[in-house]
Order: sequence, then structure tokens, then C-alpha cells
Amino acid sequence: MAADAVEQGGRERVERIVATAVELAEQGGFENVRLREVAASSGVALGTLYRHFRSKEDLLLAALAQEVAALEARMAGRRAEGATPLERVTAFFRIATRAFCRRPNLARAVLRAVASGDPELTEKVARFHDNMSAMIIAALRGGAPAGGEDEAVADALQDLWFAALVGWAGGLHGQVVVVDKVAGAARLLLQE
Amino acid sequence: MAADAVEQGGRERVERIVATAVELAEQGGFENVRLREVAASSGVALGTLYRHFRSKEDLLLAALAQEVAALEARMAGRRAEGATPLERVTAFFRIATRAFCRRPNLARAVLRAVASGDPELTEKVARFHDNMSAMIIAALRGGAPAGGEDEAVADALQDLWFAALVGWAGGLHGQVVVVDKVAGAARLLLQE
DNA sequence: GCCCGAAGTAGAACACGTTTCACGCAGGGG
DNA sequence: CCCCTGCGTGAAACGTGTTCTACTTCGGGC
Repeated sequence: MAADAVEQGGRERVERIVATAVELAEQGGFENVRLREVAASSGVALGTLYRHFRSKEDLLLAALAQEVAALEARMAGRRAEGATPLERVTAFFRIATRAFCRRPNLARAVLRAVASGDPELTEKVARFHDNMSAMIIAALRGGAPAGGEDEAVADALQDLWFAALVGWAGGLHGQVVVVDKVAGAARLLLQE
Repeated sequence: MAADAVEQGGRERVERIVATAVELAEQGGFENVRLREVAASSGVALGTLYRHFRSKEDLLLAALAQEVAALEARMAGRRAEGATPLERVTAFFRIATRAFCRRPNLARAVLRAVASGDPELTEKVARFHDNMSAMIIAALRGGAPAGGEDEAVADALQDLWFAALVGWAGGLHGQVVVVDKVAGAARLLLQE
């Protein structure tokens, strides 16, 4: 194949596919990501799409990976703000929630992919989970201490966050409630 | 129409439909619940099925409602076992988890329906949530006390349970881990 | 006794995820 | 040089959720 520069838009196929999927998901959520349209809009054949992604959910998981990477980059820059673990972890979830919910339709679509329960995707979901855990633990320990239950607390908070987001996605409650739920649980968990 | 007794099997259509869906879900999970087959197997037309249920997810939610009702009936009979709130709530989640995971394929299918994020189903999901909350709170307070944060704790534990079940459904971990996650969080939340 | 509307039926039709097939094209090893 | 392999293409095909249409049937109110 010709040099990358000759590719449409200069980006690799996979990148283009994911970008198109994100765009469609932003506009109309999960159902709006029609794979024929993703393929056509990315200037790619349907078969090519399926060569790189096992399923629609898999494709949306790639979008999630992008978002997590962006969040990681953002968190890497700053020192954790807040004097106590509770303050720091609350601040982290506030940022993460805002970032995630900024594009509601995309968020809902991605959430649905994560919750699909497809065993093919377990590994990727687990990777996402680990990345989040690392960030949460980093927020809990801001400086040095490293409490004994950090992992357990981080795990619980992440699960809580996920469940709250699913509730948000279904329209059960607003974005603020998501943060409040996690923050409230963190307060109890950290006994402050 | 003739008296109910003349209906096939003596059960109403809706009952038969849900029962068939449960059966198919037990055997092969979400994808195995093919609506044409549900209809045919229930001795009903496809249109009838859609007159009673908005979607496949809606149908599976009805199955969930059945399970919750069964769990409620079961819990209503016994007095909450355990001396402390922690013991009681842990026992409750052990029972609930076992009941839910007894038929893994059905459980996964139902979970997927709950997590679909369909706004049409929000109300039913909320009702399910409320029923669970009531049972959890009842377990927390076994006799009298009624701690101030009971609702918050119950809510957190339910969310945690849901997230853990999604992880279980995806194959991330076993049934035991589900109970352990909830129990561990309960231990921290209740400060014991 | 008759009519109406609700619920049911049979079956076609549509949309979209997914699979498959036949083929092209480039690059690298023999 | 030729073939082999891997990626890509275009299009057809399949299965299944969902919708639609035309027809039937039943029970209750006039």
C-alpha cells in the first residue's frame, strides 16, 4: 500500500473508523452507529471494519479506550488536589464524570457496550477497569500514606460509579447525582 | 374469548409468554430468546407479543420482576438472621446472589436488559430498584434501631451489587466474588 | 340482535448486525 | 519472475428485532 500520507485524511483506517463511530454515537447514541454507515463514512469496506473489530460493542469499546487515555493524560499533568483522600477522590470522580457525560449519547452508547456482557470483550473491559483503578488509587493516596484498604475502596468506588452511570444513562437521575453517590459512599468508606 | 380454563395450559397469554422467554433465556441467554420462537412456543402471534411488551428487553424485565417477587416472598417468610446489620445484610446478598446466579444464562440476559439504558424501561427498572432497596433496608435494620444512613448505605450496596453482577456476567469473576465485594464494602460502610 | 372497539392472528416487509464469497493488489521470499 | 499471504473491496446473503397491514373474533353496551 502507498505511504500513510496518501491515505484519506492522513489517518490510519482504524483511527478513522473509531472517529466516525464516535461522531455518530455523539449524534444519536448506540442505534445511530450503523456499521454500514461507519464503514462508508470512513471510506472503508464493511469487511475491513469487521477485520479490526469483532462487533459493534468492540468498536465502541475502542472509543472508551480513547476517552480513558485522554483522562489519564489529563490527570498525569496535575498534582492531585485536596488535602484528604476523600477530597482528592471526590475531585477525581467529579472530573471523570464531567468528561464522560459531556457527550451523553456517546457515553450511553459506550456504557451499553461495556454492560453487554459479551465474553469476547472481557479482556478489554478488564483493562479499562485496571486503568481506572490506578487513577483512583493515585487520587486516594495523594502524597505518601498508602492506606491498607486502598485497593478495596478504589474497587468499590469504581463499581459504584459504574452503576450510577448506568442509572444516569437510563434517565434515573442526573449527572450531579452520579458524583454525589460516589462522594457520599467515599465519605462513608473513608470514615470521615 | 372462552373462559381462562380453555386457554392452552390454563395460563393467561402474558404469563405463558414470559415463561417461554425465561425458558429460552435459561437455555441460551439473551440471543437465544428469539421473539418469533417465543411467540410460536407460547401459541401466540408475534403481534400479540408486541402488544404486551415494547421490546425484547421489556420482556426480560418482566422475567426480572418475577424473580424479584419470588425473592420478596422468600424473604417475607423468615426473620432476618444475624446479630448485626453487617451479618444480616451479608446474608441477604448471599441469598439474592445465589438465587440470581442459579440460572446464569437467564441472569445474564436479564442483566443486559437492565443495563440497556432504554429510556422506555426506566420506570420498570426504578421499580425493581425500589423493591430491592426495601429488602436491603429491612435486612440492615433487623429489629429496631434504624440507623440514620440506612438508605444511603442500602443504595450504595445495591449499586455495588449490580456492578459486581455485571462483572460476573462478563466473566470477570465468579459468583463468590460478587458476594465478597458487597460484603467487603458493607463491612467498611458499617465501620465494623 | 347488532355494532363497536379491543385484542388476536397470519404473514409480509424493513432495518441492521453479522457472515460469507469472489476477487484485487501489494510486497516479500523462493 | 512467480507465487503466496495478508489486507482490502464490493456485494450478496442470512437472522432476527421491530413494524405494518388486512383480516378475524369476542364481549359489552345500545
